[in-house]
Amino acid sequence: MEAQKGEANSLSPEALKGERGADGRRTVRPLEGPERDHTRSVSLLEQKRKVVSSSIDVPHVRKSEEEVDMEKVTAAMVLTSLSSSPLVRSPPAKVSECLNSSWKDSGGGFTPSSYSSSGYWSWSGPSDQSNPSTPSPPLSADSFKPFRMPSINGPPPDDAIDEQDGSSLLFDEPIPRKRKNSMKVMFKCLWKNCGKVLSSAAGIQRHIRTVHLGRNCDSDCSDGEEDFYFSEIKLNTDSVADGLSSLSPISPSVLSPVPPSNDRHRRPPENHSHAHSNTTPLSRSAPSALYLIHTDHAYQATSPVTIPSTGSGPGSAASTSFTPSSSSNFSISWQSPPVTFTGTAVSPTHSRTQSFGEQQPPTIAVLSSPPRATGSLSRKSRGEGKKCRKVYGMENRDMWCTACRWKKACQRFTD
DNA sequence: GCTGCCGGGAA
DNA sequence: TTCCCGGCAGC
Repeated sequence: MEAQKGEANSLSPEALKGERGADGRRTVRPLEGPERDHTRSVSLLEQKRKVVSSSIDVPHVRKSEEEVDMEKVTAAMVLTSLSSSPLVRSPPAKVSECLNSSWKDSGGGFTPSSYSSSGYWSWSGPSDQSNPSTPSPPLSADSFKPFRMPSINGPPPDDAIDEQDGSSLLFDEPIPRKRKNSMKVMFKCLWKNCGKVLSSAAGIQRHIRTVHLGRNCDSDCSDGEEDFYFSEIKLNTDSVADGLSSLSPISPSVLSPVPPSNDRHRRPPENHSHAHSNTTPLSRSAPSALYLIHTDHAYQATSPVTIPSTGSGPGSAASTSFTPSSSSNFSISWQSPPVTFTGTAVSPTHSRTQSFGEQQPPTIAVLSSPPRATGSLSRKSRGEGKKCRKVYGMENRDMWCTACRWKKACQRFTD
């Protein structure tokens, strides 16, 4: 059987054409071996033949032994052509070619019009492909089904299995159907203090447009700006509850600390690298005020979290790094144009879709602004007045205040 | 280079 | 807690 298969598989269109007679009809190669056992196929063909006998020159009025044999041969002929033609017609490697050309190219040797419509299209049953003259691309996947050799000897292949295997085998691309049902895509508003999560992009866009951008018009008047204010979240619904609950405390203020209404060019995605989807136990439990992180600094945090808990000056920088929650397995895709980073990203933060389930917590670099002091988040500006050191000099160090002696901020001559 | 002082280690 | 110092950053 394998040999037969191989032979059938190895048939090239040219080879098949070569089998055709001068009248364009295929000549018959006598059946041998297992093909003769295709009783089911033969009976089907015999039924079919009554309908389409005009296309096959087989005398079957009288039922002499010779004619019965002839019928068998004829049936086998058709069967042979059936068995081989689709393999030639659509070897896996040529699927796209077939899709692009065969369906359209009715002049080819294997278009339904030039081929007996008896066997090929009815092989898998009347409900399968009944109209060969109007093939459609999706047909290709199904049309391959009848020609899978196991279906000849054995029972008809299970459709589900067949279709899945066949399509995935023949079309080397993901099949939407095969997507895990547990994956759910949500859309999360990144607007400050919002964090609304909607299940549809249109919904989140509308939400952003109306609530945050203050536009009441329809989506057709949108310039697409709202796209930058939400993120796509792929949730594993196995842990949706967990994922959402862990997401909700993540204030979007992290992502969009400044309402962008006055600055159309300021966009949350600018903060991708450090913000999206990276959470930390602290960030979950910390008050939302802590999320008001100024992003005009370039503090590359290497420790888990160093968010100052007390207010620092307006110009002070906050530093943070986030460790993602590992309890839920989800990924976030940013609806944003690429952002150029000017530093070293410690983690793969700019892939459009970042998923992290088991992976180690990445440390995130915030590098979207000119570098400033590291670790000087609350460092005082240098005192302008004279200090003990200046006043007393190094030789009178014992006269210094304790702080000065300890190289701390002078307590005697405070500014 | 000097100075202020933060962060952190040692006692 | 006290003391000390490395090291950073402003000047």
